[in-house]
Amino acid sequence: MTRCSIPILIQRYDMNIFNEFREVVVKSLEVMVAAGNLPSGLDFSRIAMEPPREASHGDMATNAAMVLAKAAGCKPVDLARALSVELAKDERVVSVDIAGPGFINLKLQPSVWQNALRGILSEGVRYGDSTMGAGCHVNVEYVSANPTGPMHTAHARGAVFGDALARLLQKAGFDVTKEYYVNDAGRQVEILGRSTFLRYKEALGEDIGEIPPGFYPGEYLKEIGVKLAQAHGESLKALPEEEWLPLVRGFAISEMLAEIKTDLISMGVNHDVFTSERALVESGAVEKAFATLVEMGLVYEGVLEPPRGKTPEDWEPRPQTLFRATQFGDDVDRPLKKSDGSWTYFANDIAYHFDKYCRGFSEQIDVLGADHGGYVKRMQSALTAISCGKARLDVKLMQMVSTLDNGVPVRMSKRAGTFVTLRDVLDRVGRDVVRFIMLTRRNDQTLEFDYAKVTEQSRDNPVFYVQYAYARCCSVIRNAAEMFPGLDVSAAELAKADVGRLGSEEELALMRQLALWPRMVEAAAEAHEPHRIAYYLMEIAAAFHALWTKGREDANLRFLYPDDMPQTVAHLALLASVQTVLACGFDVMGVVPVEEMR
RNA sequence: GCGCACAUAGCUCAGCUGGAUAGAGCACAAGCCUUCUAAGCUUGGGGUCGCAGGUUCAAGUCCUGCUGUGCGCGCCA
Repeated sequence: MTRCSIPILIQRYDMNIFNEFREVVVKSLEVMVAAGNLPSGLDFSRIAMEPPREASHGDMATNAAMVLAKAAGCKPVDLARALSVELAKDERVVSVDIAGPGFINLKLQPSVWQNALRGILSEGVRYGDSTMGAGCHVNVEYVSANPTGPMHTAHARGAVFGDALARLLQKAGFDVTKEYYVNDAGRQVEILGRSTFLRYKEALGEDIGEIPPGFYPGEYLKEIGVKLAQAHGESLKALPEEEWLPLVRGFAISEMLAEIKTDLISMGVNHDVFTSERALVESGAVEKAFATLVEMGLVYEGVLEPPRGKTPEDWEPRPQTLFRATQFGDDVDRPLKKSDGSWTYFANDIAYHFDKYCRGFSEQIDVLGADHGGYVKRMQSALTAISCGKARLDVKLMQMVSTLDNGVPVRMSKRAGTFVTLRDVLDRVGRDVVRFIMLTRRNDQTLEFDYAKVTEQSRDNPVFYVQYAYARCCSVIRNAAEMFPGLDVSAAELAKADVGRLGSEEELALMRQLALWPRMVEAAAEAHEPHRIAYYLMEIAAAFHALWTKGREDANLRFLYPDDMPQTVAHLALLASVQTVLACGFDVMGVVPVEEMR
């Protein structure tokens, strides 16, 4: 290893204030152990430091006494008492209370929260960056829409989710690769090829009549047919199918993929890697994965039982090449080969996930449609098997999106096109609205996307509501610069403000919420749940709007003080912190904040 | 029939990997603009967390069994 390959460790101040005080608890416990007041060898991992449910309980609460009591051989309350004596020694702690079954509640100096503002302002958009991921490689595979048609809203949801999850994991310190798996092998792209060939003949003036069943009827293929005709003239018509099909198929795939990429980019989604299923298969990856499983003794020739209760008409028992998925938690063993000897999709997918593992990804995430639910266990089984238990796969299933306009379901009138295309939605409401709204629901809940609601300028519309909070911050800072000509309103300068002036309960409450951001990032990243970011932003926006309105009745809660510049600057520090945290959240969501509402 | 997911206020949904008296918006009721953007805010009523057990100091959260809904169920991807 060369000297320069050793990473330079930059000691960063941990901005997660809750982790910081959790450390105080751990240190205090270690002191107690050293003094012989606690047995050694206790497991501190379950100790949590969290915001209390109610503000009246104080600033922070820990469950340490309850978690350790049993192993320490004493009552939670007794342990809490002893621990609270130690905790009270920290100069930032104002008071320690023991409540309920053994909670320890801390009241902290206001300066803890006030100083947090300085941290926010100096970190800027990097506020909340965590080292939790420790540079661990994670592969997030998402979208992976078949290149057989344009993207629709369900794809868009997966795209936004996957992209936001990737950004979230990056923020949490993981080394993330964003990947798209192109299903360019198999029957569906053959149908695409044949369907495109029809359109090609149509473009050459042939009357193709109704599109027969078994072909894709979508009008989007007409354009590709025309391009094909321009490129090849009549020449393809003379060829036998085995010659024109690979050509037309390849052409159609690359055209469709280009269109999909265009849509993704206009939504701000960009993958690092596109992996072609066909290329993977041709590289021999499937044979390699298969051989590995064979070597492990996990492949056999066998006959599956028919599904109970629902036996297909044409069911007949037949020997197949099966993977022992049941050894890894799946319900039945799964076929790797079709009867004609070619690989099943599952076999290809094992090869693909094995390939990702070989590329260094022991942490893998697949973002799939909910209709793939039955597929999860077998893929997890396969990856566990082939990686000898070293790789983990988390599958995030995306529920449907229903598109509405003022409560009325929107359907494309064009035949067979029952889905609303992503392009339509983007043109109508814009990428930031799409991105935000797609994250306002957990991935496993269905989502209603209502054109009218998502563009409405009201409290009901979370995009508007949060954007408005950001714009309001910008507006006040602009006004401040006008009110005090020459005043430096940069974050760096505001970080020097006399934040000790911000002492009202309302302002402190807002500061506490802002200080939660690093904790939110870690929790959301850990759970692979980017929607939490959206909810957090809505809460920040609500708290900010509330404080703003209070300033109408109470002049001491305003942000601008025409006769008092230091007071103004202090409040601008709070305001700019709100702005910064909102910007951080928008950044994770991939949404561009607006500086002015029109 | 089997598997997976979901079930929280009238409606739409959160609930920070087991914490304290379960939250928010909408709707409903009553209020607030000579204000840095009222495109907003305040207060109030509203709950057997689908049902029944279990695990422990503690369960909306974990386990088991039911009920309902959605998705899937040998050579489609």
